[in-house]
Amino acid sequence: MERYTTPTTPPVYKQMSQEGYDHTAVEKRWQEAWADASVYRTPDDVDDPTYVLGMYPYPSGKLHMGHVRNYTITDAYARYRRMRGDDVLHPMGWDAFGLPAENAAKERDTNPRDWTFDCIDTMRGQMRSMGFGYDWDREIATCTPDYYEWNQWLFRRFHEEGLAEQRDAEVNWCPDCETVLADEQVEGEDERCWRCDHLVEQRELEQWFLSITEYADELLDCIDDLDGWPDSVRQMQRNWIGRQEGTRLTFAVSGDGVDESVEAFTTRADTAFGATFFALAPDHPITEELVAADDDVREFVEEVADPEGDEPNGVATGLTATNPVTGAELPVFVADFVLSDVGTGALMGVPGHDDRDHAFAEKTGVDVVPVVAPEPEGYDPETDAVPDAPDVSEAAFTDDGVAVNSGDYSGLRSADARAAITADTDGAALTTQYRLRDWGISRQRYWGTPIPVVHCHDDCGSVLVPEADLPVELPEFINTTGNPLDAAEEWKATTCPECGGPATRETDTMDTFVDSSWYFLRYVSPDLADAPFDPDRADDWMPVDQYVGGIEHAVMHLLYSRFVTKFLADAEGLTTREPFTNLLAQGMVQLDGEKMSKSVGNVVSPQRIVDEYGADTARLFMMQAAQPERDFDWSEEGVRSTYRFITRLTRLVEEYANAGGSTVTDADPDPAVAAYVDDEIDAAVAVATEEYDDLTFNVALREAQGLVGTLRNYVDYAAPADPAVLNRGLSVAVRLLAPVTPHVAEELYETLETDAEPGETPAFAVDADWPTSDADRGTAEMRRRLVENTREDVRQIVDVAGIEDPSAIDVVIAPDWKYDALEIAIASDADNLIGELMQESHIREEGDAAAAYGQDLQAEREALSETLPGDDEYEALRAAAWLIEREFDAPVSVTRAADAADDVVRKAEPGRPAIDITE
RNA sequence: GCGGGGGUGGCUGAGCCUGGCCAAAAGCGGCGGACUUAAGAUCCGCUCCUGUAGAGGUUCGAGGGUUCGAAUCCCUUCCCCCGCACCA
Repeated sequence: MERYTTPTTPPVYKQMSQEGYDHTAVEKRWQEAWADASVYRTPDDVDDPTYVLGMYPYPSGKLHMGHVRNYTITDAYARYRRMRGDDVLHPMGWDAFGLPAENAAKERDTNPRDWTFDCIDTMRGQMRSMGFGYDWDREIATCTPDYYEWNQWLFRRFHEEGLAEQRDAEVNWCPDCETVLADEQVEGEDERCWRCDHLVEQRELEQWFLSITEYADELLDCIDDLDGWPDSVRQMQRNWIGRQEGTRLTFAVSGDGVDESVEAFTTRADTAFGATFFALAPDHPITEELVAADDDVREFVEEVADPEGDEPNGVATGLTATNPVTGAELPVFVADFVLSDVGTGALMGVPGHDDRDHAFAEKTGVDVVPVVAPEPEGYDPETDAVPDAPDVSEAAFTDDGVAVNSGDYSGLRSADARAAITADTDGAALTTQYRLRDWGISRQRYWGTPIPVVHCHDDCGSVLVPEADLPVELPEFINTTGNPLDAAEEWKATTCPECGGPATRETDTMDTFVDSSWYFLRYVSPDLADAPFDPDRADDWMPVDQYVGGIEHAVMHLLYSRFVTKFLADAEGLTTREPFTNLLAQGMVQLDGEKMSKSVGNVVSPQRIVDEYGADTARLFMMQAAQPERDFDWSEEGVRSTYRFITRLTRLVEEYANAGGSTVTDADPDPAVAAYVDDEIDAAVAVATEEYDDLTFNVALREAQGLVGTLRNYVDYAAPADPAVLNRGLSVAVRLLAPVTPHVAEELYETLETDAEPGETPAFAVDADWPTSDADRGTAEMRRRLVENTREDVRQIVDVAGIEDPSAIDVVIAPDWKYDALEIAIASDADNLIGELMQESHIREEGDAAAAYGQDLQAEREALSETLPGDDEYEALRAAAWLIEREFDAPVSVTRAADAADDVVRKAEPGRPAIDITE
């Protein structure tokens, strides 16, 4: 067969060979062109743009594959929305504060600021080389005073609203480094400093807290409405907040000179009659009194208690606690499984109905009393007798059931017993407990936002720095073992804003999660000098429509951002209360099933891939490899194959463009084949568009790549190709790929468009219109299935019948009356289908054939499904006939029933044409 | 333990919400063919079993159930991954 010939090679592809196209030249060219034309700029006056955001990175200095995947997802989606005609806001910035910069500065004898900005410059360059289309005019770096001033402003606002306070807290403290360590920086069982290997201590320090717990209920309840978020993240946030409804009971603890009321929290007030002991945490205030007086308790607390261990350990104190529900006197233990930060640090022990209490009772010999029985089938508390108590000597019964051995409450269901006991008991009250703690934001580090507070040497205490004096800027970095801010004597010395007397600056800086809890608002108006964000524009532009980032931020960053957004809504009148409408937690890029990590040494450098194959290949490979939220394995073979695909595409376009002026050949294009290609183009658009909307790029790209394959086949085997159809097909394919392979798309789009409109300045593919089609996906898929099934049937016949070399293949569409009959059968619910069919005269006229087909339909009654109408089947198969011809090298005829022999027609059914092969 | 997500053909992995067109997409691997001096690349097929005209049989962790019909819905059970957890 004739091939589309290539008379000359255009300049850009001079180097193109089997190895591929010149990606370096193409990518550089378009990156410059985009920058020159500011195509990614989002003007301030656009109306409600689609806000697409990737979690901003810590500027480590090197882009890794995780970044590339994250930002390719947002970039592809942003580009897609842009082509659909949306205004798009797609900014980028830097989470630029943090300890690594401090450590790097010490190692390299520089300072965190210079080091960080170097890293930012490098990474910005790498992002540009990936072709990410950001509005760099909106770039932010949290380590600039312009930005962190507003962290300080935010702190002030929290303080003014009574939601920031300073209090003592236990922290990890490395005496050698003289700094606080985050939990993640404490290593090993014996808790050593990650930097100097010194043993870490717990220390009580004055720390600043933001009262996120004030928002616990709203943060929890609103999770239900975040239906654009993955369930996993929503569940993790629910767990983290950990709201529990229960009862607060007041126990009178006495003996040995102690006589106090102690509160205990329980979710199972219905088991109060089964309480046989009372337990205090090793660091409970009463325990601390006892430690001084009682050697056994002291020894237990200091030597035996092992809160990390699995065994419940405890020591009897000789005190008794009065059960407020029953009046019973319970022995009081100090036990290591009681945690001071859970509930109230004291609990009533119910061994009959709690596994851990049961284990403790076995160990200490306290009584085990059953007070809840499993609810009998059909139990009615009003009329039925109280069930027998279960045997709990071996194991606790922990489910809800029916109260037994519980005085007046016996017979009540657990839930009712809880309510009644809570209502009847003096000092008892329903309360809600949370696992969520207030957000400790103090860090004893240099490279962060200074907390805008001074400590007055006289009597003013801790005083906020007035708004007019913000920002409190960081002093020069001092290379020291402790907190450099502590060593900055000049900086520390200041005056009290209230009394004007001498004062010392707060040397704590803020957790960097403060920076990231509102950065998405700063992009709205990044240069605004007198407010963190422009309120009107923020109301218009927020929330973020599509947020993309790693699952590791499921709780911290995403919860803090929700908290701060809600706070700003209440305190500043921001109209949005949830910052991120849709959230995508992208999967990991792995190598041999393992997370890429430096320590394992299995890191693939994006830079190398870009150098070798180009950014487009890297992007396309990643996006087609898997759904964005799934992990996938990096595969060099896959990358190469993606590269070859792009090379083939460029070659196809180039061949078309070169032949474009002289497509006149002797023969006319076959309209049937052109129609097939046209249909495939429409189908590809219909499918890919839906999938881009869902961010399932892998499916969309499969469609785009499939279309390219179809076009190649068309050019290769059905020459001459119809230039109009081919042009449309190529243009569509290029645009369907453009969000993911922007550079090569520009190059090819230019080739195609310039060719079509000589002399006109080519528009950017970035700004091109997304292709449209009237095709309905369902219909298109039905058509594809028909074609594929028919080809498959031909193959089977040839194979099974052992036909060596078919000389002709006839495909015959079923007669119209069968389509009618099928339609009637699907719609009908009559018992006697045949009778119903025979009411149609044109079916009845078919006699035995109609009866036979009617019986077939009757037999498969429930399984019948719609097919394409007969005319459409005819057209679809005619258009696809070339595929069969090409495969079997035999002429294929597609005919209507009326034009075919009766004995062949008989086998034809809607959706399944008769096939007659002549050997 | 609690909560969430899974177990599909040689492998990876879609389908399951909305049961029938599902022996089950796609990719990889394997086999055959075309092209090539050859290799590579590319292209066309095949890849559970049986079958000389598009057929039949046995499959979607295991067991049961619902249904005319189940990879898909329900129940039980086993296993894997993730998050939380001596949480009162």
